[in-house]
Amino acid sequence: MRETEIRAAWYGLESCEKCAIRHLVLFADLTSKDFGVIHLPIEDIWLPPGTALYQQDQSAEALFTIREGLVKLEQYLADGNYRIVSLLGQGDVAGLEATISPHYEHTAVALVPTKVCRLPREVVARLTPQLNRQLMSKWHGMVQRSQQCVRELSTGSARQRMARLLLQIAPPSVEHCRLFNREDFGALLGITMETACRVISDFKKKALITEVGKNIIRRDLPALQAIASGECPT
Amino acid sequence: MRETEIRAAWYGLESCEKCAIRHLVLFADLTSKDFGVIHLPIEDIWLPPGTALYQQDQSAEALFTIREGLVKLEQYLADGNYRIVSLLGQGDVAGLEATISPHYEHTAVALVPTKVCRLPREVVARLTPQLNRQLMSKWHGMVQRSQQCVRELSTGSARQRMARLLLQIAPPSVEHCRLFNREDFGALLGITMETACRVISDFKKKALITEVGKNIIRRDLPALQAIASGECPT
DNA sequence: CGCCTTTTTGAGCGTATTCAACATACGTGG
DNA sequence: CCACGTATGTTGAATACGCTCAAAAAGGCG
Repeated sequence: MRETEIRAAWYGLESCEKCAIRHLVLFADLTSKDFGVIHLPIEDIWLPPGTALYQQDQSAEALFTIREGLVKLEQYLADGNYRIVSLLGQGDVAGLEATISPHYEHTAVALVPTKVCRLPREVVARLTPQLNRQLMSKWHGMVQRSQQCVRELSTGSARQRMARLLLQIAPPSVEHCRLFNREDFGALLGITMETACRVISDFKKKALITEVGKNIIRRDLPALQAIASGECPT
Repeated sequence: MRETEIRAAWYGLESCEKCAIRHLVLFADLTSKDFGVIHLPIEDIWLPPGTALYQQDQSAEALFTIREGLVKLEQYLADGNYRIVSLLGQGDVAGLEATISPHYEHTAVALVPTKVCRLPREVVARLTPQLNRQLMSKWHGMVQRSQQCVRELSTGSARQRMARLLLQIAPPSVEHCRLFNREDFGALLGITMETACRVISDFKKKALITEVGKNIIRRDLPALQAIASGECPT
């Protein structure tokens, strides 16, 4: 449905050794001689918003390290609705279940322009157990992320949840950040699209966020934090 | 605050080899000669409801395999409130972060009478990497559990959430199951204690659950499923 | 028995939902 | 390039739902 084709930039055998976010990614612990063992290509891909990395229940052939951008993990509910159960960013790994399970457990979709690094499961298998510690800590990060979803994005009023989300979509140092579509905001916060919309437009009115371009905003971080923590009148 | 003392039954060196839920626990993959390597005692403990297994931020010295019962993982929010971010049951491992992180990331508390198996982190370290695969899949289970919290317990109306929770607290085969206190119901579902209370009492009135003892109920599974999935008038 | 905690119920209010209408953006073909 | 159609975003009004605050009822426990 939201299937934009992948306009992939293909760098072929990527040199992970000089990756800018090397300390964050799966290979952080590997020495350069370990890289000799990798014979399979690791693709480096740019994804426009809305592109699916993989679909739920599909055969899990690879992991994806997120080098830049934001990826949502969605799961379908019994009633046909869906819910975003996790939000992944730089350094996170999407499709980690590939190391354990034959099928993907979510549909992973880019929310903003996103750069990922595709890692065939065989590469991981070949590097185990050197990779084990790092892999373990990625699992750990995954758990923390989804618990953060519960704690921050599914707790409190719609305004509070939205404020927390806006603080999460980019690190504080990032001036301008990109919003994604209203439906995704709703699914992420457990509220309706309309409510998400109202809250965003209210935030704009109160100058908690300022639109500096098409779906690009600047955030008033202290003010958002005040709302997030509930120390605010309305 | 909710600090009941641990009335622990101490079995000393527990024979994991003949554990009834052996296939579910961390040692599932180990051969019997591996057990010779375990020199540290593994305690087998019964916990009354309300007992804390460990506290958030405390130094993480052990993992706990849950042999029976239910354990909540709670995290404190900025405003002093707290939220239950995961619900663990038979075969799950509480305090998995001990393998990665120096401190516990939640407070783990038994919701019902619970039997756990305490595993000092050194035991795990000594058995790595044989234990690695199993450990990995426990992480995997942990992720699934907290995503289930988002998907099922933080989505939909209070009635739907409660119905889903009641279906989760024990497998369908279990006739009688124990309720925990109303505050916990609230924190788990992201609703207030009062709402939790009203919903439960409404479920009783409509005979979706029947009280067969002090906080012990029998469930009408098909009816609860109907509510859980939203195919219900009121 | 009386005190304390937990649970239950009530009434009024505020927030989020629903359903609908309308606006805007986007892509396609005329 | 504009006109049209569809998808997405925005706003409104009425309603339903869950929250707050308060008070009463029902267990524990000394």
